Amino acid sequence: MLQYDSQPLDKAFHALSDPGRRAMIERLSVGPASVSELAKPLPMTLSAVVQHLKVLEDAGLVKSGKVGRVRTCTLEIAAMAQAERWIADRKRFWEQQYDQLEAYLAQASSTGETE
Amino acid sequence: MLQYDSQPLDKAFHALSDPGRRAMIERLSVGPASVSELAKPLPMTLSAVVQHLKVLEDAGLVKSGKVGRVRTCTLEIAAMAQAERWIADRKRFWEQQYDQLEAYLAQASSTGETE
DNA sequence: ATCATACTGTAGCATCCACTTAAGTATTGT
DNA sequence: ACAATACTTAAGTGGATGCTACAGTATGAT
Repeated sequence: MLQYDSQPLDKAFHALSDPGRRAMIERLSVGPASVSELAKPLPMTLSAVVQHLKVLEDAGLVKSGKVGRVRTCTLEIAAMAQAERWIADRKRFWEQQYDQLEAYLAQASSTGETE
Repeated sequence: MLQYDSQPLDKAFHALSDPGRRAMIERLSVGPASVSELAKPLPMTLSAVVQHLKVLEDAGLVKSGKVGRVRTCTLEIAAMAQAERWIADRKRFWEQQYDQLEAYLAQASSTGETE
């Protein structure tokens, strides 16, 4: 690696690469939740969930705040959108390339070269 | 982890979390390239690049084939699109939630409760 | 035949990751 | 006051990752 991975996309994609963390995000995408609510369906200790939460927060994908003894977490769509955009941008390039091929083929056949 | 990460999204997002691998994909999104072409701009050995390429292929993001001594790599948009869709789906849920809040506020003010 | 090119494969190593256990702190309920 | 709840923090472990160095193999050029 380049040994300097503080770029947002590195962290975002890394955070999304874990099924447990994706499950947490799926839960949060339908509304805010406490840490224990996030933990309930997951086959791991609360401790592990808190660590995953840290990864998500560090990636900017989730924000949280504490009221009393309960920490409430919410999705941060902005970071999600940034990751989505990187992929969409690649797709755009790829499709452009595909269009160029089609344009070439169309032009080639209309100019009529069978030989 | 759940210790069973063969799911496609795990691999795709993991593959995308490395800047070197993203650089390779950025290069491939504008057209096919050989292994050494992919390696040229990257500050690492060819060996390392080949290993990154394996990760990308294992995630289904890239396909490659060899002609003579040259291996030519191409982007596989399908796996990219799948990753993009997972994010887009979460965003959709989040926006729906947001819309519900707006609808509630609109309804609340039109029914006229100042108390 | 010889040499360069374009990979390929393996071993080794330092670091990171996803957990767990265990011990703690701060709130809330009775 | 005492117990239960909701986290929080630290230490440790086994396995994965990202890299390099080095030793190949197969193909193309002269």
